[in-house]
Amino acid sequence: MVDGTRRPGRPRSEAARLAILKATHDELLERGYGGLTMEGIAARAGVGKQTIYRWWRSKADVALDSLLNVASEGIPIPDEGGLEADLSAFLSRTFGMQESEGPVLKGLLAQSLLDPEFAEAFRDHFLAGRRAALRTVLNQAVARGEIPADADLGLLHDVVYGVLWYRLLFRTAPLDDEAARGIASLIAGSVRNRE
Amino acid sequence: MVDGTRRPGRPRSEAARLAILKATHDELLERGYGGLTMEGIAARAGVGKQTIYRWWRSKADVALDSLLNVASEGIPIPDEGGLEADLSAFLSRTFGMQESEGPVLKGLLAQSLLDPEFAEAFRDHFLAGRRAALRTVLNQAVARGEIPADADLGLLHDVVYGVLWYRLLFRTAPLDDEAARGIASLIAGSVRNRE
Amino acid sequence: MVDGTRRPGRPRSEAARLAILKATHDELLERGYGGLTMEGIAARAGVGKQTIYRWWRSKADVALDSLLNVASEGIPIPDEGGLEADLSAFLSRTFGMQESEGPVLKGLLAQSLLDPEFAEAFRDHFLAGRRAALRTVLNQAVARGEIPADADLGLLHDVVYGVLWYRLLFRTAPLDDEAARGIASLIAGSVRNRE
Amino acid sequence: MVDGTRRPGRPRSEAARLAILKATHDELLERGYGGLTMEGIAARAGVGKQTIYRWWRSKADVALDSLLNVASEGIPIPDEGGLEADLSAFLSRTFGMQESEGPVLKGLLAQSLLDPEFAEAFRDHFLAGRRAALRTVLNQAVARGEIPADADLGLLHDVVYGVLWYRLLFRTAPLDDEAARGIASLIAGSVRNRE
DNA sequence: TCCTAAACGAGACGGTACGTCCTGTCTTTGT
DNA sequence: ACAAAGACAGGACGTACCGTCTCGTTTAGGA
Repeated sequence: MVDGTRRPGRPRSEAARLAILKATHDELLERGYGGLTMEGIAARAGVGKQTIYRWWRSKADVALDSLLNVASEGIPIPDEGGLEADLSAFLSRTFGMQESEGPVLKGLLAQSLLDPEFAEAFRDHFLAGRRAALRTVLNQAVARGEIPADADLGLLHDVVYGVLWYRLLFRTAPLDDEAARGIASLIAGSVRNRE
Repeated sequence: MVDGTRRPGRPRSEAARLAILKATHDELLERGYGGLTMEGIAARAGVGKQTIYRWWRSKADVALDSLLNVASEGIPIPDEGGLEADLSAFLSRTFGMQESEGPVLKGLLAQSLLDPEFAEAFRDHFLAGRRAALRTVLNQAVARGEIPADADLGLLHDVVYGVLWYRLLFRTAPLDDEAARGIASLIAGSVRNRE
Repeated sequence: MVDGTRRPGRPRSEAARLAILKATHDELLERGYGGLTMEGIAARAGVGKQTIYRWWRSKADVALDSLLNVASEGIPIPDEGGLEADLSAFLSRTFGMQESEGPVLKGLLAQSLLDPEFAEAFRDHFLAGRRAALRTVLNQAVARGEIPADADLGLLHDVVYGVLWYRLLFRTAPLDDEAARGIASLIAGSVRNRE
Repeated sequence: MVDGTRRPGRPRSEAARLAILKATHDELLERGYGGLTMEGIAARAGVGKQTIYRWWRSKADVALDSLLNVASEGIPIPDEGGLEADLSAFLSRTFGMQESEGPVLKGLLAQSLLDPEFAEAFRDHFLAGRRAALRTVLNQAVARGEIPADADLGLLHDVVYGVLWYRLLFRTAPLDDEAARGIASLIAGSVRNRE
């Protein structure tokens, strides 16, 4: 056995862990992030508050964990043969997911804005995965020569996700398939012939 | 007589209003948005809590008002003769302002995410002004023929402000003059190569 | 005109005074003394709070005044020819009045216990009248020779009103005609059989 | 095992309970009942307000409890061989105690008058004990044949305590040894030869 | 088979801030 | 000048949660 450091005492209860994540998820749906409380989670999960604090540092950590537990199916990478089509497909799918997770995402972002420690966790555990997926799509286009090698890929990332978050936060326009095509077209146009 | 609708009773105290906005501003600088409390504001302003609740619905409303009171100098509109130069100058200045107001903006956004009623106020009183300024810049470009009349101006807005907010929130890249030039160039490139 | 000291300015509004006393009375009946507030009186009387403070020093003063305004019909003195019969009749009537005014009396007493200034007013304007009436009854008995001239009349007063208030406050026994007869008998017996 | 009904969870803190009662007592002495506040008690006891509300329903309940905690030494029953002497000794001692507790008693009575629920508690926990003591004294006299078996003992109770409270509340005469002798004499006289 | 030790549920603890209520004072306009 | 209206500073209220603590109970090794 690789890990001989098994500690004595009663082991962590997997049932409690799942009950907490489930309760958190349900509370989020019912009351929204603003109405999420440790006491509410504990009561709904039939768990002592201490048990939550033992394994998570804060309300936001529990919420993030409960989100990752649901949304961890992985982000599919399209390969339609061209940057614009790839982007359009990628965004279309991403928008669909964001739709359902939107309210919780907004709550987590809110916490992230008020709590730098959580912000780090949010960036590392959630955003990083999204950015990696988009990076794959863009790298395909670089490999095909559609994007110049010296282009500022970071900016392209920020434009794509910037629009996504901006519209998610402020609802200036819907996040639908037409939006996906529009953004894809804009990005593709901007890299087509530079200088 | 212009206004005959003067109500009876003691009129609202302008001194109290200003003291509250000032105290809120100072508290925001000292403790950040997360550390802002009604009791703190009232104590620092030398005011009863009731007086705050009489005129503002929530902590966030006071904070927003205190921000608008400071940042209402107006957003200058550049006219450098070309879209890319205009955008670059506009963003450069906007970034500078955002720099100082960033922390408060993040707090207000956080509140906005948790409280739909406040979200509306935030959008209408703060964002609207920013969008109007950018609209002027883009309209100049449309008038010059740099942007096709049928372009999706809404998307351009969202791209510009999307990148701004995304970087403000997640700090994936700095908001400096180089960033301003990069975004300007991307936008200009994207409208140049449509067919 | 007898009084030339008429002060300048708008004279005191009798209508306001009556409206305040009436409103106070009604509030007392509806909410009890504990639920009486200056704001409530002012609102119901259609009067500014200041107008109340201008003429009465406190909530309790208004309440006392409103009570005196109602209960000032005067206390009738019986003369049945003998101490026991006189006392019995006197107490019987007094109990009847106390019955209806009981709740308000209890409120005023409560205030009296918490506020020494009001206690004085309560004693001088309310209790004094009651004691004077009883004094007359007892003096009749002294004149008739039923009570020795050297008896402690103060103690007799305190016994009679002591039982009355004690039962009013703590409801250990009803204040009815039988009680009136019992007290009268006890007092008469006690002065009959000295040494 | 006598008591298996131990509830789960952290047990009530005896230290907190005592600190609260002590703080309440001290606040009562310093500020009087009118100046008693939950916040003051909590602060002085170094306790959260919730902890007070968890175990007492109101300010008055705490005050009553704090009083009982102090005055629970028990009321001594005299046996001097005769009713008048017994009563005189009993009242003399009772007056002495009432002297020191007077202000607090008045406050509790005031609360009792405004709040029927508290009135019940006050009657059951405080007055009942006093009445039981007096009952013992009177029963001794009944046993000795000094009081006729068919006498209205309830009335005698109310006369004794009625005078006590009346003088406590309205200060018409002092509560001293002479008063004790006077009341004892009056009671004894009233039961001496009835027919 | 016990013993040790940690995790568990429950819920009380000291605190902080909340938003409401009422007080007594003040500052207006209207009569 | 007084009345009404109502804003003002102040302060206590009772509630909601926070994160910590202290119980008795449960569940696993290791002795």
